[in-house]
Amino acid sequence: MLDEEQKKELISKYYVEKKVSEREISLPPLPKAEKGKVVMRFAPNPNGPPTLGSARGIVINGEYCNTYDGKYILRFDDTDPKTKRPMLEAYEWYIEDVEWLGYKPDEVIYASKRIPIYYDYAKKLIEIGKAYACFCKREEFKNYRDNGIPCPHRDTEVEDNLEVWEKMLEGRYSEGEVVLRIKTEMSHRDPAVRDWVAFRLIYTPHPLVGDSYFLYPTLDFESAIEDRLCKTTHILRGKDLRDSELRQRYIYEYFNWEYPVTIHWGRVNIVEFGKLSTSLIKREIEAGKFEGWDDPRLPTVRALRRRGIEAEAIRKFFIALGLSESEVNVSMKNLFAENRKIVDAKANRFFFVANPVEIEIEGLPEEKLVEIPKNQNTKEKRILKGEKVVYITKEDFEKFKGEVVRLKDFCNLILDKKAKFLGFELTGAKKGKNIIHWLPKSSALRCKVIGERSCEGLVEKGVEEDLGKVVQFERFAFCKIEKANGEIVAILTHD
RNA sequence: GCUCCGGUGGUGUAGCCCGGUCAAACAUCCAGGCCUUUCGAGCCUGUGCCCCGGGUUCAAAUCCCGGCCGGAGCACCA
Repeated sequence: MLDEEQKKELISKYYVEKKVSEREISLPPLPKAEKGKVVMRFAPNPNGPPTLGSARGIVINGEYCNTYDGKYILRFDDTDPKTKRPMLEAYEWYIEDVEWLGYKPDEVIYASKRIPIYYDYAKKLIEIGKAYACFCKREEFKNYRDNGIPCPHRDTEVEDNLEVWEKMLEGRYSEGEVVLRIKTEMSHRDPAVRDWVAFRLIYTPHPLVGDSYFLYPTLDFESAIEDRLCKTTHILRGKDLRDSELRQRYIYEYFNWEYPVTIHWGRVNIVEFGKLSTSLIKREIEAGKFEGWDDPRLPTVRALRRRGIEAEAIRKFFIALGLSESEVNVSMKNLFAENRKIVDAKANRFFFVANPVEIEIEGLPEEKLVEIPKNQNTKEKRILKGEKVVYITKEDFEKFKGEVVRLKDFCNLILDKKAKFLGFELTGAKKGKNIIHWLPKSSALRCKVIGERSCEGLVEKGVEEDLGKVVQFERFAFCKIEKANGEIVAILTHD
């Protein structure tokens, strides 16, 4: 008897604990992480501005750094001036967006400015016989690799390799003629890791360091060395770099270094954008399909900011996604839902009438000033003049023509171009969803909404005071007021 | 083809390591209801899930084997 009761007691206790822990959505503990000793990095190639995809890396690494009082490094892996050419402006954009998202990098590193450091390590590897110069053509090498056969250059003497290396540094070879490879095992079960390329010649000037260098490390090499130099303790990145770890571990083994803890998350596919890569966006901007990198229809961080998405929403969105290794299809609706929670509480309400239709209220006994709630936090009100000639949306006009509708907070009428006034009282008009928004003719500003759902119409006077803020256009959507000199320009944030 | 990873309601996540109050939780979406703080908002209600087949076990979402499906890597890209 007593046992049973004790059991029940324990169970109820257990339940409570479970619910509490589930209520707060947070990241799982980081393996082997010690408070104050964590060093993490976010390492993009700035070949465009940060996108929603980059934001995941920024947020996850940043969040862990915050919880463990860690060091947060922003490192530009910009070692290919040709194929993945960095964009000069994008360096600044990354710093800006990382900060906007709420993280302050403790250090910013530019790989392209530290190339000689990588040369030193390359030389050491050659000296211990773990790297060699390879003159194979790509196809030739691929053939050797796929069949697990060492290429003819693999067993070149150290001295000869060093000599070639010196000549590479002097630029005595042409692009594609020779590369430096890291020795792994030609019989490695995964062909992807077999004797990978660590350095190659690229004579295209670099956007940041010009023609200071022409012998560039590959990402795998640069990143391996940098993570060691920065004392990185945890590497958190996308699954696409999974093999990178396998390759880099060889270097760590040769130098007898300890490899950081790594976690790889799965690919994120935003259903609304599909396969919108940075390079594709670039092409479409050039083709005039988008205005620029901050076009509100784009999934770049700057575009989201411009359209009124808050950093907090982006943070919560990615924290909720977590570290799952499965590839996911998420909708922007999830991000919008987070944003809505934040913005809904503070956004001022206004009437925006899209595609206005002018109607005249026949039999209106008097003009009337009506008070309408403006803000749920401050309990502020706005005042509209209920007058004879008003605007309503074309959509409502067509839907309710001939029927009884109520102009919100104003009056009831039978809707038509010449509408028949019925009364001011709310009662008697409340049949289903026939309460619509409206605007007095005497005080309506022209307003253009741009973004996903662009349209033109009229808006209440008073919105101009909310320049730069997100407001809610009632029965329409949340919008950010971008311009307010003359015609109002609002960007659609989300529903 | 080779290598690796994954598969929990429509979508995403938690649970899986250490089998048992898990006829499975949270969020979003969808449907319906309420509301002149409107709505595509908010509040309330509802539909809906452990990929399949075997095995181990008193007991499997959880462990094992096989299959199926999805993804990533296999670049002198990052």
